[in-house]
Amino acid sequence: MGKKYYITTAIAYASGKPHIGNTYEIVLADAIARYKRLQGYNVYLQTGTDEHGMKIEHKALEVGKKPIEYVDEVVEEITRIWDLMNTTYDKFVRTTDPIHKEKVSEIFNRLYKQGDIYLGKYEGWYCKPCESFFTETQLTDKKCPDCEREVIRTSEEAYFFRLSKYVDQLSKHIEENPGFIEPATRKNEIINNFIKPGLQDLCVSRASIKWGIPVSFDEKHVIYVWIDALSNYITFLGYDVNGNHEDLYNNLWPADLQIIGKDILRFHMIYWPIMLMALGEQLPKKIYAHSWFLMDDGKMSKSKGSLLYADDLVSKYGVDGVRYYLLSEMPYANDGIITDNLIVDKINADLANSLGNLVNRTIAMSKKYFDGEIKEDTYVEGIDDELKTMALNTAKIVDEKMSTLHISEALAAIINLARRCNKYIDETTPWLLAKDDSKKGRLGTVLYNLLESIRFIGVLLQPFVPESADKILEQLNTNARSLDTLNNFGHLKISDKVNEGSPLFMRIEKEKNDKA
RNA sequence: GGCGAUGUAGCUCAGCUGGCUAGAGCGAUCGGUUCAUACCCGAUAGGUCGGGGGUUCGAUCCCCUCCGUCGCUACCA
Repeated sequence: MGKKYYITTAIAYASGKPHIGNTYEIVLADAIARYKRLQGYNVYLQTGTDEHGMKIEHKALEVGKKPIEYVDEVVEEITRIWDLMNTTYDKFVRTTDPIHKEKVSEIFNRLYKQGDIYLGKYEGWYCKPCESFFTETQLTDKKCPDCEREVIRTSEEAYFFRLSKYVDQLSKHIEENPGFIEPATRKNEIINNFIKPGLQDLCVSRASIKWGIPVSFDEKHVIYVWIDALSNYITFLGYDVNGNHEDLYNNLWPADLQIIGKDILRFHMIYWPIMLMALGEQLPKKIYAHSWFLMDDGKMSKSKGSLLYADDLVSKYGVDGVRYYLLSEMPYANDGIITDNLIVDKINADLANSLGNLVNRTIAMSKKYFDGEIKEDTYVEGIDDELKTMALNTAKIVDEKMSTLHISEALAAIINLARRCNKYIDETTPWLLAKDDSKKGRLGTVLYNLLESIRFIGVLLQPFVPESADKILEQLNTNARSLDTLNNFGHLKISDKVNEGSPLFMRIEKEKNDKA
């Protein structure tokens, strides 16, 4: 059994259908998880939903449902999309799970007992019709941001978490572990805006909300999102406040990689580590805050009617087309852009033309010239070295890029190899070799080199476009699919036969009238 | 306002701690090829590396300043 690798996504807020930006996160996590598995790690990928809180309480009310009925439906939709995207999560968690609720309650109680949580007063602006508290900064024109009516200054009892007690410890940890937060730019934001000015204690309960986990010793209060949602990463592993953890926890914690969106960095860089410190547990090894996909005219938004959804895109471009676009077009530290036009261009150029056509033409030649039989590779010429070296090198580049989370660059390297193969075909002109019987040997070698290079591509592509990678490896009729087989060139067995070819990616016609 | 980014060929982006004639893919133009999904290969396109100033033998990459865009600025998740 390989070494463990525990990777998480943030849990999605179950207030509605996730758009493509939300979906990106699970796809990203899945690609990394699949790559790690391919490397031999024993991977555990956890994702799920955050299901409590005011917004959901209100949404449910609006449609005349109980909160739990409402989130059940949303969760069904979310898991449907996660599955549609072909993501291989090991565990889908829901914060409404009884086990989780019990653990969260225990965590809250422990923090209270040890004095890290205390009863205080929460001051804010209250909107009576909405039954909601707002902070100064949340108000719009000093009115309720939801209904725009007058708000009144008021205070209520609430429990607070002593962040201040741990801020130095947190600071030190961040300082001493430069890889703790990536990309580095996000780290600066948090340090300058929060840690340096000094942390206020965090309000961790609400008396105005009912839809949540009750504070067991004070039933007027409900545990607020921070402790509830963030603790999912450990509660579902069988974390126990008294130290009697389940094996899963002992084996998996601390997490190797926690993937989040850049919008929730604060919670994961301040509240979450401090919670763990207060509990005396280790911090995750790395937190990666990914960027967002924007439309070409700015942020995706419901009001602009510009939301893209995974299922719509998949029906137009296929699962692997969408996965490929998401993974190859998101820069490491900046926002990416997504539009129908760009997706079509990218899929046509890289997947259909460079890659798909390469596989197709190579299999076709193998069929045509040798009835699909893989011939020996002994008729070597100088030109072959360059291709082989590049294939071997590509595996190394991908490895390096994946280890630094530069996913798009890993994919670019793979497609580059496909381009090199196409060039190799032009350089070696197999169709001319085929006309000369004395050159059959050379022709066999050329095709061997091509098929084997394509195997490299197929193996490397598995984490990103799993279905298509399988098709490639299936057409090659090979079981040599692990990363280990990329340490040397020549794993395809001579005199095996390749399978029938079929196009991997169809070219996509552009819609003439793009919907806005 | 404070803080953090960003502005590189028509488009989407690479360019680590400063150094050969600034790169890739797509698109465009021209040429080649036919094994293949009207594909593939090659060549070309001459971008003041946002503007200005400075440091340096030398700056896209350092400093200053101006302009543009964006993010964060705590209890919405």
